[in-house]
Amino acid sequence: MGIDRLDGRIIVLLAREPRIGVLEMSRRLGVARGTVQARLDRLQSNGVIRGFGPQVDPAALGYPVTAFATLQIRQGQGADVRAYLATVPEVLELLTTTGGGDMLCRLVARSNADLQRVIDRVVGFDGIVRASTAIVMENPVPLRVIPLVEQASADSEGTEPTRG
Amino acid sequence: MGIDRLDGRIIVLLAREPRIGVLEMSRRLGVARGTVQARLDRLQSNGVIRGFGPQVDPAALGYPVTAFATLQIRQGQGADVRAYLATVPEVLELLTTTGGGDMLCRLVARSNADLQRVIDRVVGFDGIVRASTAIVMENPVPLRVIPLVEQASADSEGTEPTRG
DNA sequence: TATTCACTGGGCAACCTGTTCACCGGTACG
DNA sequence: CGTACCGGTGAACAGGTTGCCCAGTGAATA
Repeated sequence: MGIDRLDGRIIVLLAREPRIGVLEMSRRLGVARGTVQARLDRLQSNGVIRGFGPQVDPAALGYPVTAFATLQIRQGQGADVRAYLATVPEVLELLTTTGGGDMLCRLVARSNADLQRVIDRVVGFDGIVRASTAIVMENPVPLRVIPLVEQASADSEGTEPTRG
Repeated sequence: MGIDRLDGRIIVLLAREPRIGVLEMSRRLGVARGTVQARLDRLQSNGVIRGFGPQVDPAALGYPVTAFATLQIRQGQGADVRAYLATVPEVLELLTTTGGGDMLCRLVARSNADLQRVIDRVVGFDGIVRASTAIVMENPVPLRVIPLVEQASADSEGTEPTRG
């Protein structure tokens, strides 16, 4: 597991210019097209690259308000809560965290007022004991992976076990 | 602002089969190729679709541990903290939230032990007064937007101002 | 009524993709 | 030491797709 420098360069290049083709990549990276193709296939079957789905901005969709809700779950109701929250479109992400049946829930809403509706819908569910919400104001570092990719690919030098 | 049913179907189709081309999309959706092309251009310049970058899985990169750190910032040090955290590769996301100089910080690490190193590196910065960390165990709902897209495109019916 | 706009259907050249092939060099192993 | 394996290279091929242009239609607008 891990990626080498070429893998890293492929990912970074792809992140910078997503519409680029395999052929153009091979030109920029100075390797054969087949190599890039093989690397890409490997990265995808490895699960390193999950896919190339469109990155949609909820704000542009009319949901400019983001919030995080910390949920306290009633004993044994975890599965029910998960299943319920998965049906709420405004729930963009749900994570279970350490600390006694807690969940962290990423929400969006059309406005601060609308957030109330969303929260009611979320915490109105039976298995949820208590909820505390924090509204997101700024997003100084939007979700990113590139720096991590660069570090991971740099780290792997010399560590890479001959890729066999 | 907002998207109609066709926009929604384009995004969903694109999310389901990212490698699909404009021509094949037009066939599936039963519209002319030019229409799909125009819609896509519009969605991108609107900012609804930010891009098509590769979705990289930190776990497959060797960073299977995710955590959220809530940071309390010393008055007036916000900008410094932001700038510093932006330089740490393991910081995948940084958000400022309501509640007196608080930030929420998404971290990854190579292991639970390695998480200690990352946290030290994060909270070691001068402007950070206090930090509390929650380790992510499960991810029942991975970051998603599709349900929201479907709702937004359904909502817009009748509301859509003739797209002019 | 004239204009504007989105969509349609067609056509064109240029390009890229997917795939296959032979060949090369390094590594692992018998 | 020789062989097999693997990843990379460079080339070739047909087929499909892209980007772009155009004229025409219908509906909503001024």
